[in-house]
Amino acid sequence: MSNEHRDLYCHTPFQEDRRGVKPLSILDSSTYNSPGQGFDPSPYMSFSECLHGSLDFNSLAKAYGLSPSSSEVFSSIEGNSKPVEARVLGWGNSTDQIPATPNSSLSFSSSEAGGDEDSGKTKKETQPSRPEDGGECSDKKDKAKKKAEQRKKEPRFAFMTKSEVDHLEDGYRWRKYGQKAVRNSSYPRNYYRCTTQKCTVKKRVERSFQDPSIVITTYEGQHNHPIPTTIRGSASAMFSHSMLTPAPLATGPRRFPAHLQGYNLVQMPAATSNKNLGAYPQNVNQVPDYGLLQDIVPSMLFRQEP
DNA sequence: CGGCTTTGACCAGCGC
DNA sequence: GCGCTGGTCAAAGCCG
Repeated sequence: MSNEHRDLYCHTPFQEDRRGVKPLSILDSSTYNSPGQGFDPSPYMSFSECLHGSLDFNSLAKAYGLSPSSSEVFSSIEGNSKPVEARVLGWGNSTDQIPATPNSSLSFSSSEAGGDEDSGKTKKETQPSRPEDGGECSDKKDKAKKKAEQRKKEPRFAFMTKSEVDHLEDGYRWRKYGQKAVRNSSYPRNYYRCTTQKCTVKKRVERSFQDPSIVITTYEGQHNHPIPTTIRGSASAMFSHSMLTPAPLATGPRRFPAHLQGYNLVQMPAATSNKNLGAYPQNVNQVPDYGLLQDIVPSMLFRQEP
């Protein structure tokens, strides 16, 4: 397959779908760059930009006529043999009070940032009361409480991705720290933590029990650091332009990706040397370019239409 | 040897 | 109070 990189842009030329959510069309950069396409880029933004800080969800929602509470962006993708859809799932019951956090990607905090998936389930960050803890127990409990409180405030957002690959490369380095069987699902949920020091971002990756081909990725927290510059493969290089951009401030128009050219210049490898990717079947024949996209945009749903 | 994954155990929140 | 479930820890093992 061609490893050409394609950036994706969102637009809203379609009618609302049956859920009342306006879909976004997402065209790849090759489409955009094709002469004579009559493609007006002005209302477009890149997927990457959406996800990595150039746009908060409020803006996204407003831009696409979503009600602030819809918490959902329903998208479709063109530019390949098969159209696909992307979906962004909001967390919490309302997004109309999303804090404008410049560095957040789709800053998508729920009302209490606790979300509804595990609302009220403020898990401990550490295990304060293990038998061997002895006298340090109370201290550790305090720490655990503090961390738990911090966790409550972490913004979270989830994406659904049509992918054969569970753990999608997104430019950051993740360390798996847990795996749990999920009720009502034969697929386990995997827990990852950003390996960068002092970065508390976590993500959960699980497969939809309804459609096992869909990977649900939930991000929690915000990276407080740029993308690692020495990560495996060249993913970071290609991400760097948009993802390192301390959005929405730095690089010009908010709605149109200033990093388009940069993206076009970068060739995306078929797969990074990432162990995780290597461990999974690279189903590039099925969704060749989406594999690329999924590397860029780890948490979009790419639902192939029948 | 460092970084990572695997995996069983532990803990807390929630519903009954 | 008890059981279930989700989230996390940490030891052991693997791998480059």
